[in-house]
Amino acid sequence: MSRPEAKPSEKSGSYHHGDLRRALINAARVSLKEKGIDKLSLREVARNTGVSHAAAYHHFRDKTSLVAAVAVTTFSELESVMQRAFDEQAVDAVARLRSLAHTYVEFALEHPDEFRLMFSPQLRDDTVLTEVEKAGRATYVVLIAALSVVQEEGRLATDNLERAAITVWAQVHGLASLMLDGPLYRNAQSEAGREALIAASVEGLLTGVLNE
Amino acid sequence: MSRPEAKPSEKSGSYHHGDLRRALINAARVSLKEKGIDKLSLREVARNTGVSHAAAYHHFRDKTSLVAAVAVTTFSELESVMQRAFDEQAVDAVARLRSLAHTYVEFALEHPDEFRLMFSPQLRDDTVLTEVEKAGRATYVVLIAALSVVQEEGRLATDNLERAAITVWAQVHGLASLMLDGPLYRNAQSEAGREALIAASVEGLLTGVLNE
DNA sequence: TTCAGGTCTTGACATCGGTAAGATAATACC
DNA sequence: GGTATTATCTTACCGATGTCAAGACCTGAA
Repeated sequence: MSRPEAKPSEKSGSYHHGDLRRALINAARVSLKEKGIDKLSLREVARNTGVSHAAAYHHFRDKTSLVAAVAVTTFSELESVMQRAFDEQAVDAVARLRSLAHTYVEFALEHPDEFRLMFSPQLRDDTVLTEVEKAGRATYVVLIAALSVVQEEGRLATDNLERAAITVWAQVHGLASLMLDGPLYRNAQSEAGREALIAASVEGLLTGVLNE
Repeated sequence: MSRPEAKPSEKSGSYHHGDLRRALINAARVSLKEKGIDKLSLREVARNTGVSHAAAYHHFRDKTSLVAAVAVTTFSELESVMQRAFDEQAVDAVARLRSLAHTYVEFALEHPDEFRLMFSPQLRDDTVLTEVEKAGRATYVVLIAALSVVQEEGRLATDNLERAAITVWAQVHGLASLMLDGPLYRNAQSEAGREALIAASVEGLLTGVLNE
């Protein structure tokens, strides 16, 4: 529309930044990796972007809004990583599902603070809920797609696709959370420990807890 | 030893509080319920306890240490709630397990911010990790006990008890997280929605995702 | 060329976590 | 019983944060 979209990002010398919004989001992600979510500060993000702290408020209503923007971009990254895992693993539907589960947990372990941020309670705020939900739903779609292929091959234990999806998501999300911030923390410090936990969790998920 | 254990709590008039440590923990839990974890402030907790903010530092190294103390008491509460669920439900081992799973998720939904606090990343700090881990392990023990009864009845799908425990915990924890702070948030706003989600998740967990 | 808009800055405010120095009360010791 | 030691609590600070208000600056449209 009326937005000329500005030269992307590299306009740092001038008064007007060019694409400050995107620059702030990127700086926030860097800061997130370096300092963790607890110490993520709007002011520092602005400083690292070479801009005054108040400048950010022309692009984001408040800190939560910046956090939400970061969450949205990270969700879409997770989505594409999962989509790729789905596409690459073509042995059979179950192998694909397994690969998806591994990918989700590994993404969380590789980007712990971004993962925490995506599920930060502050994002349940009305002003940002909608956009974050939309981003989350896109990720969900990949999972549903994978499961429906499993279903087509007649390997799903239930005809309730949604039930299966909830079970899978809860499993991988729970495992990631427990490994990052819960009682599985210590076990997840070694590569071997991580792999063992993921394998156990995923096999248990696919097989179920009870026999018959 | 030399500690006469002070008259419990109701000594608010005097200069020395009596049992300020416990009082601060309780005030923190109240504040948690009212304002949420994001706005939990050591200073406000101290104010609500009728004491200066610096007084807290004679009982807790820092805010993280207070948070850890709250986490420990909440873990032990969760443990006793689960133990009770295990004891009360005596139909059979599977019913007990089911009841335990429901109890965990319901506890999280009833005490959202305490639940979040129990799994707050700041508790992975070296100075408090050990005590929090110990509290978490006690909860784990209840789960293991329930599962080993299931195993004795020959109904466990695997002979790997720990694998089953990880699967169960990841499932209930993941579901709770997704309902509180994730894409299942909206679905969890109604009582009917909550029950449907829990039922789906638990049944999926017990049955498994794949057939055969 | 002017001016209206968005963009950025400086400066202020309340609040936070944390520390230091000192006042006060409770206990241990003689 | 009286004194000294120790634990507890207070007041006063520090640097940092999120947010807002006022104004300076730049850019594009009239």
